[in-house]
Amino acid sequence: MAKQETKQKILNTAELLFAEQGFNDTSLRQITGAAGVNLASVNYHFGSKKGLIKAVLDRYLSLFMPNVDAALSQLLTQATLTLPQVFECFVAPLLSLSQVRRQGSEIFLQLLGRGYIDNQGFLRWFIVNHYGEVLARFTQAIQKAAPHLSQAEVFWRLHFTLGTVVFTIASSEALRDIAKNDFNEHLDVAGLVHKLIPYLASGVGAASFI
Amino acid sequence: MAKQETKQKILNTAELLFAEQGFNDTSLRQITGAAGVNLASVNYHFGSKKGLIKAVLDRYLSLFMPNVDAALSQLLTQATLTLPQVFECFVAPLLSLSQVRRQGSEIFLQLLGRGYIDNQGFLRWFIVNHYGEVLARFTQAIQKAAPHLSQAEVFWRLHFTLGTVVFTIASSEALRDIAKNDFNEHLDVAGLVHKLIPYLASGVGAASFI
DNA sequence: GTAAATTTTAAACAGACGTTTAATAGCGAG
DNA sequence: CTCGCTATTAAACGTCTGTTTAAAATTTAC
Repeated sequence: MAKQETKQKILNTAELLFAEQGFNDTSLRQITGAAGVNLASVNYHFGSKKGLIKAVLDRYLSLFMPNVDAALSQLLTQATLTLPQVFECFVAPLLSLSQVRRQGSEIFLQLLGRGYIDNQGFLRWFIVNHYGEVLARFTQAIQKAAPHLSQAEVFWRLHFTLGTVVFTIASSEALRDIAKNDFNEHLDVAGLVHKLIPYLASGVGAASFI
Repeated sequence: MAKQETKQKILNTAELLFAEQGFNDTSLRQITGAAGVNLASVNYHFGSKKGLIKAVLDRYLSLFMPNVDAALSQLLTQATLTLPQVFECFVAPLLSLSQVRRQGSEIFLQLLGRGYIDNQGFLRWFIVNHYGEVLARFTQAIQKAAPHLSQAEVFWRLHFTLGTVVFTIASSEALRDIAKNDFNEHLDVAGLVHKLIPYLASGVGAASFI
């Protein structure tokens, strides 16, 4: 068998450029040029640009989702649980992506944001179809932690939450720069995520009426 | 002077396509074709594609921002105010955009989302430089409504909030479809915005520590 | 009514894009 | 060593992009 070295070089370079510039604004020539491989090797290994995008996303999702699922499952065995506890289930799996690669957490969340907005909901379809049971467990945990919310209310607020997280991290570089200049506050992704949690938990758990 | 009819046709068509597909994925040929004008007229009237994008955004911002500013200024004359009241300052100016054009509110928010993510923070720069005093008044109102928050905390939560709103509306069509199918819940933009407010207000006003 | 300024037009420009082709190179198995 | 499979390569494909040009049409001003 071959070493698949070229394939890995493409994936490693592509995920960086995709996260920075978006899928549509990153050309195959840019990727292969930076990776030092031939242009045609992308189509050879991944079939098409869309296939490459799918492969880049799935490499992270297949690491991230099982860990989240395990954390949620364990939490659900408890008699009582709180919303911050539910959100914390995502933190360790997210931060562990940094061990796979430098800045892995940022890259993954930026890719999520790009995919969520760019390709006419292709990413949402992909996640729902491949990791639907994780989403279901998440909803289950939320309803157990905040039983006063209707099913529809939970749905809306989860998508509000997803939007907040994705959007924040997607533009986190600029935000963290401003914070450093204006407030002399040095924040890494872990710090940012933990700033998010009280905000998200409070929003999700809010009373329904003003 | 000329009637500038072509210029308006371009703007009206471009804003629809930009909102639907993003700035980079909408070509000038697509715009001019749908508008029934000549391709070169875009460069004649707006100088470049970037000039057109700026003009499309500014047409909405110049309507929206002064109304928000007036509402915030009036609210600030009150002795005490609440966070939901602060957020409500954005609702009427937003919904009034529907009177300018059908679905004006949706279009505007989708354009905001596109501009926020697409062009390397160009939109953020544009807003800060042209409507900085409105942002300042917004921050002022938040701090008056929630004095327990530090300046840095307010900064972060405002950007969380912006992310939530922009992201939600940018994908609101898909979300509203799901809600209609799964919960038989028919929601327009006004309904969606009012679903957002308790979430946002609770998030922004949350205690800082878990 | 004529001259000048403004607007619209068709055509072409150079460059970038994803993909395909066909030839070459590298390699493990028999 | 040699066959056969896998991987890599250079080159070209057709298509689309934003922009520019220069001529024609239109409107405005005197």
